[in-house]
Amino acid sequence: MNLTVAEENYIKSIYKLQDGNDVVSTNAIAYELATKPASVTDMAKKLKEKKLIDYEKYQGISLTAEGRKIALQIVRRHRLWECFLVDKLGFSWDEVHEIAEELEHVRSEKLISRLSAFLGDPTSDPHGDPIPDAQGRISKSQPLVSLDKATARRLEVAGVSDQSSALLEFLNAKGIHLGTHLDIIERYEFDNSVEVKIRNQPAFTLSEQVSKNIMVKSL
Amino acid sequence: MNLTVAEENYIKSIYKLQDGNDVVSTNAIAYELATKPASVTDMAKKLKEKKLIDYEKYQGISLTAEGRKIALQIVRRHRLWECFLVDKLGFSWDEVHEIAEELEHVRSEKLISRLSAFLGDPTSDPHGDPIPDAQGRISKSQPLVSLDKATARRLEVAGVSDQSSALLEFLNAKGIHLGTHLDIIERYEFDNSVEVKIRNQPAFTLSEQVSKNIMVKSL
DNA sequence: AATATTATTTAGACAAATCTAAATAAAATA
DNA sequence: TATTTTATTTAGATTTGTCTAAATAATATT
Ligand SMILES: [Mn+2]
Ligand SMILES: [Mn+2]
Ligand SMILES: [Mn+2]
Ligand SMILES: [Mn+2]
Repeated sequence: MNLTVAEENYIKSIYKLQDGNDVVSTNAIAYELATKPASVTDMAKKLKEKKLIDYEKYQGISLTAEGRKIALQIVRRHRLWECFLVDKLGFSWDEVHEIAEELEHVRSEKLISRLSAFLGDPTSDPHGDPIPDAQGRISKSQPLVSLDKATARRLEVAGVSDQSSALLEFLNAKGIHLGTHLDIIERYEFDNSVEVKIRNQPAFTLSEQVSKNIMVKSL
Repeated sequence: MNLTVAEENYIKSIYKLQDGNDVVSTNAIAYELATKPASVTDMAKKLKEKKLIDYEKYQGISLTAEGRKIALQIVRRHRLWECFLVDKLGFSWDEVHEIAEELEHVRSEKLISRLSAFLGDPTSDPHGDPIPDAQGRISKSQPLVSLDKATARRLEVAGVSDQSSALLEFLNAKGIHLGTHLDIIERYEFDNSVEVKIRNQPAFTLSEQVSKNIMVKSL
């Protein structure tokens, strides 16, 4: 199966958007890829031809088993490169997405298996997202909750659900990284903000906007 | 200057073929890129439009100063990735060219400067070719001679002029790498073959074909 | 110099990926 | 249910990179 960069980007987007959902809409894909719905329809016909998606007009799009397999390979490559950029080249987590967006399209089994080994076969990327193994298996970690819904008092930051530079830079400024331990001081019902504290530092408040996008696990 | 992958590949080929020569022919570029002369003519018009090459029909092609600057950046990226693949991921020198051929097109100043630093700012790649610095400067090393023309007895392998997997695998099999010390035992005028010896190993003979492509410096 | 050969360019076509504008289908609302 | 709104598809173009076949220019050979 020899895919173009454009086809790989579509497959990855469909995988991302499908998640729990049954099918993905033309519009959703167009928005995700910053392109036009008409272009998505064009590509849908090609990917259907290649048996990577199920698609009937007006009925939405979903990956076939083969399509999903390929999506997992692309996601694996993307996340491994993100690890490389952060762990080996010293990039911060808000800088790596765009670069990995290009590196992910270099297809070489050997390159990726060696890169993975070089990095110590990591199972999650700098944003806390799991890295599929060479067979496309994702290690089941305990399901994460967003900070605004967490019930426990003592929490550990385990991921972010929005990976925009804006959010990541904000978290950098507040000293919040993967693995940071947070204590919930107070929740304010009025605006759903939450006051938190990092060990040895003064407490501060996070808006609902922010706390929705911080994924945590209880300690 | 925002170039496509195809444009970058053309620029790099022209740079490689121009070397000492004044201009490069349409046919030479077509052969180098495994494409057709008609395609080269098409691309020549585009690159001339972008002021990256000088081109008048039937008069051959040469890089402008701007084109050369870009070529050196691409070469830098290519060779740094080759170093990464060999030094960090344990690839052998005959496996890295194709992969670097793709990695070289990921354009990020920061990525390349950090990669270079991570590798210890190397000045030559796994094939003995010099790596331009961020400003496109190539460190002047002593000019190398091919093994078939060397006059000294005691030599050190410093490069290969043909980078086909076939040659590199052959050299691997004979135990010849960058930095290998060779003693010339005998030259046979009949077929221009040369008998050489690596320290502590039995002597063996190399054909003219091979010795032409091994670049050496005297010790 | 005339002819043959080789190199290069042009003309015209095609596939991939995209777009805009218009048409049509599906869903929401009155 | 009829109408309006939204989502999706189609029709027709455009750009990029490529190709084949034919035309032309440059070079080499008799
Ligand atoms: Mn991508
Ligand atoms: Mn990530
Ligand atoms: Mn390349
Ligand atoms: Mn090289």
